[in-house]
Amino acid sequence: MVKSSAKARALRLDSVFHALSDTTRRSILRHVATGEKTVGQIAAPYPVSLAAVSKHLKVLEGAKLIHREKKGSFQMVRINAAPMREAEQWLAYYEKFWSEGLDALQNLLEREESR
Amino acid sequence: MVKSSAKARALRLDSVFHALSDTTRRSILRHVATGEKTVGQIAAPYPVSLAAVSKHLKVLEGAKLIHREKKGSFQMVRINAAPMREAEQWLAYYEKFWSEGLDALQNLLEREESR
DNA sequence: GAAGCATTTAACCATTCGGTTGACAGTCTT
DNA sequence: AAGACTGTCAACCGAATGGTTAAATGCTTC
Repeated sequence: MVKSSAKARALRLDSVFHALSDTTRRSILRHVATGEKTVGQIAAPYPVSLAAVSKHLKVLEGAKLIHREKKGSFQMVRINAAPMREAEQWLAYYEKFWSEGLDALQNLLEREESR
Repeated sequence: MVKSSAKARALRLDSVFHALSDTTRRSILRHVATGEKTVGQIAAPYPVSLAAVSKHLKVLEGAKLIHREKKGSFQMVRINAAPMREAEQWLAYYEKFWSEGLDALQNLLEREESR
């Protein structure tokens, strides 16, 4: 269990959610999730320049969602889903707001408020 | 079950993840989750102007994460967690990448690749 | 209707974003 | 060493972001 300040955690969540807020980047992650890929392989399906994809990869790397390893003149890109766990846990907190009926939720809130 | 195009879904995820990519906005959601709040009540804890908070609320509203209701000269702001569900489901896909050991994952990928 | 709140809108500013093109740097092949 | 290939970097562009202050809108109350 790694300790980390609330501020650092917030910054990590900022960068993870931001990395995921772009359709192309989410698509890249899906693709990379099926196995190691080179930058060229990753870029191929998209109608943007290689440089643009390179920037997307930098954003994903900044959020630690991917990891790169040099293999000769290529670069193997692997997914690193670990940071998503924190994001998912953040979201899970709100699960009660959609998994319970609205009436149950209302009661829950009223109970909390009256404390 | 509501049908919706992949494009519309992608746009919704864009806006939800973007809305969540800001520490202040996530903090606002936590606060609003404890019960209905007015804009003034929401803004009070933050060291930014009311106008800035008003903009954050607009972003959250754009992602449909909050709902407003006019109550006289006030506005009651309520959370609407439903869109988070979709985001959480997107993330859940990657759960296997952190809940299984790396070796198991390697095998999984190799099996998928060889198909 | 004037004064007083609650909140939004407008105008502005600096920074970031997502994209481009073109130059550059490694690496492999010949 | 010359080419070919993979990928990044730098410079630039227009649009969006997150903040400000000041003016405007809309209710409520006097």
